[in-house]
Amino acid sequence: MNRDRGGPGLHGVPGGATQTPSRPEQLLFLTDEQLRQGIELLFFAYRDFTSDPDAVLAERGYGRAHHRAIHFIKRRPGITVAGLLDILGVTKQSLNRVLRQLIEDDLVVQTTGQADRRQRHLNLTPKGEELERSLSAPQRERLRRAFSEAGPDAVAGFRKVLERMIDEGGRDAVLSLVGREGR
Amino acid sequence: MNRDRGGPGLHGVPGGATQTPSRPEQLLFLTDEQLRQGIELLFFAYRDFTSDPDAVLAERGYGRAHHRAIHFIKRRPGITVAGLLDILGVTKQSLNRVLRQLIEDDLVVQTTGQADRRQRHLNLTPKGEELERSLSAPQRERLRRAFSEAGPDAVAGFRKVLERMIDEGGRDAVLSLVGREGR
DNA sequence: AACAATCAGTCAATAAGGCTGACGTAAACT
DNA sequence: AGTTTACGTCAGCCTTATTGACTGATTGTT
Repeated sequence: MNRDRGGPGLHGVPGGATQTPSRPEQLLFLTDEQLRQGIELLFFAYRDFTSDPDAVLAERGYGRAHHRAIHFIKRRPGITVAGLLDILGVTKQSLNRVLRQLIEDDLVVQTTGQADRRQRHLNLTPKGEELERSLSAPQRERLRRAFSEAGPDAVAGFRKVLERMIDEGGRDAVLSLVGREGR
Repeated sequence: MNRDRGGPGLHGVPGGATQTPSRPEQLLFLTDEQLRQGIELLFFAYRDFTSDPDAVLAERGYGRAHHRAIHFIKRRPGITVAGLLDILGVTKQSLNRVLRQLIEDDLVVQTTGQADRRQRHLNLTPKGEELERSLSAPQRERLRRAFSEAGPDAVAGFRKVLERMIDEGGRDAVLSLVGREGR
């Protein structure tokens, strides 16, 4: 099983609108050591974070690729194949293999687009919804716990930093995809 | 001995010393939607975050496995092979191939342990140090920027949440590895 | 001294999940 | 009519990870 992820993907247009900084860009003293700690904290937190659904996935013989596809189909019901490709940042061939399995296993359905009949709109079946929940449940639980323990101010800071870690080019596109109600 | 996939790694003793919560465990109202946003934010931020060194790595024909090894050898100079195995959570066989290359390319040196001569202590050569810097530089720069823009309170919250996302079992061990000076 | 356990390194086989290139088909745009 | 777009698929390759089995050196234990 492959544990790598990531990749370029989602490179949008640079048109960057800065998000009204709450304080006047106060320059921080940040030592390399502090930054290295941040890097490692991210590494470990993310590693444990992704280990949750991996267990569920393994039982079914799926991998992370399936998880990502299911996640974003859940999030954007009716998304087209090309749209999913953009978000995931993988090749058509890679996605296709995964998609084929999910459709075969009755977790995802395709419907031909009405406006543009070349497109295939993707949706989860009830069975797919169920798997999605069982994948995200442990992650949500982990976050819920961490957020609760850390408190609302910490959560706000957490989001703020993560948002600013995203490539400036695609940031607005990503953030509008993710949704910003929590802010 | 082989370890299983997605391994939690770094399992320490549960002896959990709670980190003096700054407020009395105030229960937060967290909707599934908010939590899903957190999940996605993590996904995108981490994806972009890891894309930085990937570019450098690709030029040299290395992968993420090399990066992780180099990172932790830099962080824990003189670490043994078994120690590195524990941190990375991969199998000996996987690490060995990577290590062999790094040694061959004169980025890492092995020295036989003095106390226990079965052990091999790993260190970066000057050349290895150089690669490590060029790998971590863009990540540090990204974090520096994000931290500066978000402000010190947000950074504190960021760390706080990440720490609490780490598996409780190994948390103390991980945090003492990472270091906590920044708090 | 003999034996067992540990640390490191290796070989062979297998698998997941990425990649590129090439091609085909249907539908839409010009 | 011709070009472009959206999707699907075949074939082949690579990297990283897996398990199992084994060797060699060293250390610890009886």
